[in-house]
Amino acid sequence: MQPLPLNVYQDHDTLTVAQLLLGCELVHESPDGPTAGIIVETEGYITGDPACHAYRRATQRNAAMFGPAGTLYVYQIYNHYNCINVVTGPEGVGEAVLIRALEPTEGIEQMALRRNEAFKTGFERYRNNTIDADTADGFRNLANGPGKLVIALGINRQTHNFASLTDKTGDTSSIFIRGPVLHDFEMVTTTRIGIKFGAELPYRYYIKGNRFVSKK
DNA sequence: TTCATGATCTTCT
DNA sequence: GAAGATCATGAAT
Repeated sequence: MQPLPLNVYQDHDTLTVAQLLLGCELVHESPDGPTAGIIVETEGYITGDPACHAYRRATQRNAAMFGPAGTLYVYQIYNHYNCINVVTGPEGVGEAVLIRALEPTEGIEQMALRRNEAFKTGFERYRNNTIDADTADGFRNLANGPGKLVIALGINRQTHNFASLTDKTGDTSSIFIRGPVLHDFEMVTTTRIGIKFGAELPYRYYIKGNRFVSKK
């Protein structure tokens, strides 16, 4: 299946893109092999939204949000986790869709390796932690949160901030979205998670009943 | 230069 | 359901 074309990202408003991405598959073709998962949960961040990183002004951190639609904004949060956003809206406008959870579909072993490696090199206190992808709990735990899915797919800010989702020329580590691979699901619209301002805005979307959604 | 603050994950109760 | 880990970033001084 081919990557979603550019017009999907640039011909719709941000909140529409957030809904369109549900059921599509996020793919990372890394040197370690491909890993992929179905997007089951997203949040929109738009102009005039006090929770949006671009609410105040363009800075070094949020610069990617002001880039063209169909590129990635990767930022670091809470010390050492990363989250990924799909940039939307015209160039110069800081809007994006946060990918919050994936249902793993490809490269399950590799995802478990990366998550376990993150434990080893991360906090000292997690050094003895392991995720067994063969158990139901372990499998569910691979990418059911924005920080987790970034680790599972091997995404990092240095190589993927500003990266294009539609232009795959010459990449050794390319990311794109294809699909949709899931159809006929019910979507739930609700409020966003983990924010203080704009918490009442219903910009969060997820696939009803999907067990990989980070939080109901 | 200092200071407050997280779009989180994990463990423990 | 609560709290700790732990530091880059942005805004104030």
